Amino acid sequence: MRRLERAFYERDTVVVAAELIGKILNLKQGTHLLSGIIVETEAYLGSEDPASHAHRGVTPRNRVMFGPAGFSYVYFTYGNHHCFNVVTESEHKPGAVLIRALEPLGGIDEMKKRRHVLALEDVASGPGKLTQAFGMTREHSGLDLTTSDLFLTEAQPNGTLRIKTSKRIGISRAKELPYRFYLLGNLCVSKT
DNA sequence: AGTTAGATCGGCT
DNA sequence: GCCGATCTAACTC
Repeated sequence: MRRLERAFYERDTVVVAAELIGKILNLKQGTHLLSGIIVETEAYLGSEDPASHAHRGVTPRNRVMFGPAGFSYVYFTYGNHHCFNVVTESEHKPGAVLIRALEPLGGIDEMKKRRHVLALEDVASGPGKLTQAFGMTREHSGLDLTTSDLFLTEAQPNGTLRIKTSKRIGISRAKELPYRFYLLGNLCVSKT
């Protein structure tokens, strides 16, 4: 399985969000490898997108969104949860794809333990759930996905993917934009 | 099955 | 001071 290279991320955010469906997210932790198939994403753009953290310019929190593509952006929200994003576009042009859900692949027992759940569809079927399953925090923000222990790889040849588009979930602004992508019928897609 | 509230804190208006 | 790219448990029907 080959790592996605920087050129993959250096493109239009909505295109990257759609193409990330079916790719594999990996985190190496010592001898363990946690991994999962990306089954749900959302695109967040720059100043033109009121729902994006980058909407009002650079801040200490969102600065990685304004940097080069192919880096991680992890932030803390609601006093409880972390969300994991992949930075897109070029330097000074902000953009990120929120990874909203995974179908667990490797290290499943480890992830179930962290999440205190038994069913596979409860492990990573939401943005806060998958960061908990992977043990991701702000420490994992700003990592280079092309060189670090946190990385994405090509999908396994699984045949044609049925990808569906919808409005983004859980936001109050720019609700109507069709920037959410998910695998049709997959059990690990987050519930609305 | 669907709705609501509470948790909990960092970021920015 | 307010609100958020969320999750879970509890409550109602």
